Amino acid sequence: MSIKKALRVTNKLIAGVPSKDRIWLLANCEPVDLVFGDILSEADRPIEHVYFPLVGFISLVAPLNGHQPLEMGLVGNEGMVGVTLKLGIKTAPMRAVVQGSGTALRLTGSKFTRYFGDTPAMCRILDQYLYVLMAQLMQSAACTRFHEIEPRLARWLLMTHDRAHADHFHLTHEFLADMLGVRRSGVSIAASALQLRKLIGYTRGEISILNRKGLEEASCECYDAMLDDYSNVLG
Amino acid sequence: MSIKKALRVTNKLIAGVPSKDRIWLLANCEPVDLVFGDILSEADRPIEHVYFPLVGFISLVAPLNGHQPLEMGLVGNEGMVGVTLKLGIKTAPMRAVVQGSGTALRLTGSKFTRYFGDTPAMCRILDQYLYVLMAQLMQSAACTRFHEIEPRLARWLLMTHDRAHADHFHLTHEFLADMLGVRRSGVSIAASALQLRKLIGYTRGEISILNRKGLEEASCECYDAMLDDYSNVLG
DNA sequence: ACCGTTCTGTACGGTCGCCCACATAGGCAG
DNA sequence: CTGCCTATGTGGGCGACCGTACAGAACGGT
Repeated sequence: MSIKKALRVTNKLIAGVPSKDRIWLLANCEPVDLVFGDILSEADRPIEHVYFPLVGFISLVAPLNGHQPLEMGLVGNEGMVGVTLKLGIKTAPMRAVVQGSGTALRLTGSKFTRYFGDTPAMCRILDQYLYVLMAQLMQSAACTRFHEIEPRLARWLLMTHDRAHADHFHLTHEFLADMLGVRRSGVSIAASALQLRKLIGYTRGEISILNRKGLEEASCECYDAMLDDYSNVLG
Repeated sequence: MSIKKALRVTNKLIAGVPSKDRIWLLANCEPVDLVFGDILSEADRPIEHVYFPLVGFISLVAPLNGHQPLEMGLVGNEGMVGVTLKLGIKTAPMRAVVQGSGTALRLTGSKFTRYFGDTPAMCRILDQYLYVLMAQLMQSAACTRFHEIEPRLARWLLMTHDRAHADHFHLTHEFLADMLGVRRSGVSIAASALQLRKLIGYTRGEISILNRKGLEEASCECYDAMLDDYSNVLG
């Protein structure tokens, strides 16, 4: 990817950084494909690269002995994978796994670490994003504990919709069940209900968003809460 | 409290900071009582003070519309309340409420914010603690979702034991139920089971730790995981 | 000694997770 | 067309936990 083309990239963190930093980032990042299932960083393992997604999305999951990993956060072009490097700890607190294929700009962890010490403006944005991420973790945790499957499914579809930049994506019930930490047939029932109300359509893993407004109403308040957290801090 | 006395305080973050910073902190902090039920900071409200507990402990809870607030973290003399100020955001991401009475050193948020910009060593420790806190949030979230009441209760008692510096404290089943996000009678059953095994004893809200080793075995792996996270990063 | 409050034990019906099995249905390859 | 594979709908049996309710037990004040 030429720098010229990269300058038009849509990662919001990169876009929000002062132009000096943006130029440095674009010169030092390399474009990579994000392929469904790729693990960008593993819990308790060193962070090799940080990633700024352009298209596609990554989910942050906490693996727990003997259980399906539980999703705690979703990263698209509004964020990045690996911010925690900014805290001076080399290992990742959780697994980052690609859920929607696409492309990202990536940077080696060591370059990233060395650079931001000299750039207060970028530091500030990274700090803000860290805060948003923490808020997202907490909201997810409470939501997982208290809310029912259907609103949570609606929320997940909305968040994915925002990050996929498309009305249509590939997701099986099985997969959604893992993300939400529920059983597959629970997703089948919730998805049927949403389809019955013509909010979504799906066949064999192909899901379409038919009525976004309706989905927002069907979703729990956590969706709005997370949007607000992001826009209050980084908006 | 005289500075001389304060120098002997047992807050581990303060103890870990370079002596120049420690002296500044002790000169600028004021001692306050932590009284059970006090709210030190409220979700989405400005952080007035940061607190370094000396004795007693504070729990970090996420309130969700129409539900009991869910506990996501516990802070004792190994940590502090209000670290997120370091990220440059004035508002707290969650509620901090005193669960074990005691004392703390507190500092106004604005002094805290103004000071640490000039002290890289202290910054580093704050960053590390932020990382530990994030790890704790995630572990809590996954634990809440997947683990059963009895091991979770054991874990909570252990964490409290560590922070209370006493084998005995006041806690009703009702209160524990709120902390764990379960119903009261669920706690009664789990607590009976632990008492039957002579790991704990309790009568009318007075709980004693009788067999710590046994409790550690009864607890889920999350207890060890959180200890490891702390000692790997700040140990 | 008495009563009210607080704390704890226990029970019931319902929800929803688990694992499992099986039927249907669409897509794909031979 | 036929058979295979994957995705989905459905149901059963089991257990954990929910909301709720009620009863006994311990304590505190009068």
